[in-house]
Amino acid sequence: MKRYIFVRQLIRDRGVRLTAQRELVLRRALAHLHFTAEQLVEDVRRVDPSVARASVYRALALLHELGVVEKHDFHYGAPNYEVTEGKAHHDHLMCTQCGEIIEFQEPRVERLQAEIVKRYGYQLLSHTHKLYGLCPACQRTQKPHSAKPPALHVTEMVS
Amino acid sequence: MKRYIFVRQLIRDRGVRLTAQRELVLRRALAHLHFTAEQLVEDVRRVDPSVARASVYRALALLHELGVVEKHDFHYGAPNYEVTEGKAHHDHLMCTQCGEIIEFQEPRVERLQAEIVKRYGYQLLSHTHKLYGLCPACQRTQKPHSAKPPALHVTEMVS
DNA sequence: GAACTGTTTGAGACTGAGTCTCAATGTACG
DNA sequence: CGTACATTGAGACTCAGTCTCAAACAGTTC
Repeated sequence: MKRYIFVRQLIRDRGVRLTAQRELVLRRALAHLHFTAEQLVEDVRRVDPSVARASVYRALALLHELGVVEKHDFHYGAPNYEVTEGKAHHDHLMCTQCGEIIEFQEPRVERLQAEIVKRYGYQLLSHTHKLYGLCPACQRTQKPHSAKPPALHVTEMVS
Repeated sequence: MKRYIFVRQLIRDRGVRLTAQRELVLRRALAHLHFTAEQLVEDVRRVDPSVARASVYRALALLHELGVVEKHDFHYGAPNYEVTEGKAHHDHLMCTQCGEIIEFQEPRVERLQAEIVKRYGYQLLSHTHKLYGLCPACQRTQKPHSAKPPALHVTEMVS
């Protein structure tokens, strides 16, 4: 895949070694696109149990620095990592009951962000924008207070 | 203070007991407005060392349920709690270098959020919207890669 | 290909933030 | 007062992530 080759190059350009462990972590991350750090650890170790937890975390941090993955904290269970390299920028809408996540794009919000930041003289580096609510299905089957972390499952961007 | 009396009433209306511990946690939280959970633990225990860590966390969770405090994770150090009861809704702009936080309001973003949510048939419950960047001062004294969590200090909403 | 040098690794101890357990204590109310 | 339930303190525990450090690895120079 193109993306794999591209990221390998990014790693080399970074001036760090492209080791077998880093490659494996990269391959497993790209295979999932959405995962928690511990899921990735498990997945990598399923392929090669000799890879240490710390190495997966280190490689993940590297991918994060390179802008290949982003970290999302939805406040429901462990933070979620997402491979964003090569994807258009998007934000998230999450159902607090069933955990469904919808990725959406909204250029008008981005424009307002630029304006806000300018108002305070800031230079914008990044942002997070998350909407929480009830999906149509959960609105119908609504329980007054379920409150327990739902399993996350992501619906890829529709627009 | 009005706010204190109001929240006490909220707690009672909740059907739970208004114990000395809960009152103390409430008073210390209202005294700070912005704090991490561990700061609050320390502060409460400075007043009364017999209060357990767990009790502070339990009271904080209660205040959160009541909508009195909100939890913010800025990805720089520990999550930050904010007393939002009685305050107009606002979002945050943070300097990733010095940790300054500016609270801003932007009704036009809220309108767009309503629109987005409608598009997917969701019922909006809450949102987080955080902008990260460099404040004017840090743009001038910019280091290529400081990367270490700055101390947080909040500038109250200007608008 | 040996020696040197800096990088990366695995293993596991450690940390920080928060949660859980459970016996003891407190409190509302019949 | 007595019962029943809510709340608490103390500390063990969990979970996600970080740190340490000796060993292994990879370039580079000879």
